[in-house]
Amino acid sequence: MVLLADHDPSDCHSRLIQAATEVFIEEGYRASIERVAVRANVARQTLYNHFPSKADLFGEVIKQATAALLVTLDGKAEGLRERLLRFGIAFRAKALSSEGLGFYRALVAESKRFPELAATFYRTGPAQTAARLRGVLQEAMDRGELRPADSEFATTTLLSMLVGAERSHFLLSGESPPEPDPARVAQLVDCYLRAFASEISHSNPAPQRSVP
Amino acid sequence: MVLLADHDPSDCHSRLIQAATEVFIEEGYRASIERVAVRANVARQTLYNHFPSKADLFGEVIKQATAALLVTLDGKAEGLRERLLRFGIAFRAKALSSEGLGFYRALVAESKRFPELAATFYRTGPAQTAARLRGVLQEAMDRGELRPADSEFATTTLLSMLVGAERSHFLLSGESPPEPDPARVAQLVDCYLRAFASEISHSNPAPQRSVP
DNA sequence: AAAGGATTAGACTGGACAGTCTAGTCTAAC
DNA sequence: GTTAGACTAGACTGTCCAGTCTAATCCTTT
Repeated sequence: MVLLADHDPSDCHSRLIQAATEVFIEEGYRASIERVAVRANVARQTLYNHFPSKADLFGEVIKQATAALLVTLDGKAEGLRERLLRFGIAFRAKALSSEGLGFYRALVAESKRFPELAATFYRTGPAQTAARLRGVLQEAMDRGELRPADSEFATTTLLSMLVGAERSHFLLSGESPPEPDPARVAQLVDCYLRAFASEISHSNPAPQRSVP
Repeated sequence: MVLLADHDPSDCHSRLIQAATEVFIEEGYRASIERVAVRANVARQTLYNHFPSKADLFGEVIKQATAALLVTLDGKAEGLRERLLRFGIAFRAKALSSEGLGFYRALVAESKRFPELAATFYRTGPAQTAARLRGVLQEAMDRGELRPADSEFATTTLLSMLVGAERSHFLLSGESPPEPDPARVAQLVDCYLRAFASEISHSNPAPQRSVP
């Protein structure tokens, strides 16, 4: 379980959130409260001692997982390509993992029923990640490593390329999620850099090696 | 309603599928059978005269909408860029419309409960579209208009760029879906062509390889 | 006009499930 | 040992809903 690691198994509250996270990822919000309680080795009443309702429990799960889904972008020392590679690998690992896909499925499924929850998740999760990436790309543009462009567009495009169609593929096709594939990330990042490379300066290399 | 147009409103069967499509798009499979019947101005029993169960009705809705979601790629006469533009505009229009998003939400939400249905949809819908696009891109590569590359990769990348992050944005953020934006498609397609342009291409020079 | 098929309203069944209640158990602190 | 607080098992309520059943009605065809 990637999404929650720091849980004291002797603590009911933690065990409940852990169990609920797993169950909601597997079955979505439709999963019964009973299943969560059983998974946590706890009586149903105990669950209600800790959370006023199923919706609150769901909210708590989303809230805690949101933080765990943020993808780091540090590594100022590295060059742009290396930074994007590390980011891309981490991003894909979370988004295309079995947990990431299940989480996404559950949240999308309930985004009509819990609109404010979904919006909050989006703002504090994906949108945060996008904002940080945008900063990195904007700096690279300022340095002349990337051609000047709308940084919102540049950010969205990279994020789209990294998971876009594949997320849908694994959500719908029934195939089990892919192994992490750093080579594919390299292909994508190089592709991206080729499209966004500065027209003048080629100080930022966009190796063609990884495009077969 | 984009997804179903050719329905005789005097025909119960058609009206039921139409109503079910709308209701499932709005509320997902959780929507009650009663709501579908009311929307179709039909008694609940009549619905069961036409469809043996709710699941069958859902399957029928998916089946019919799948065809409507296919995006055409004809226009052999045009140049590659124009063809991709027209494709991109049509593709985004369907994928990012309110109906397209609702449909996607409903299907993703139930892809665990109806795995074979989701897989069939995927194979005969998105995967079909991807296969056609792949053919177009492969031809362009053969003609030397695009650099030689894995055509699966080239296809996935374009499809990702066209909707990827934005689909998630509109599914989760609660914002209402965007107006069609041909300018954005043009931006994306040009971006894509820059990344996949033939290396000897004149109008879209790819960055040269330099010291890593 | 009669017949047959489709449609209708509404009652009904059975199952699932969120949430409550109760009576009892366990444990740790004093 | 007593007490307080957390936990447990399981019965119970109320709601929602898929799917069935029935008896009446409407429409079309002959």
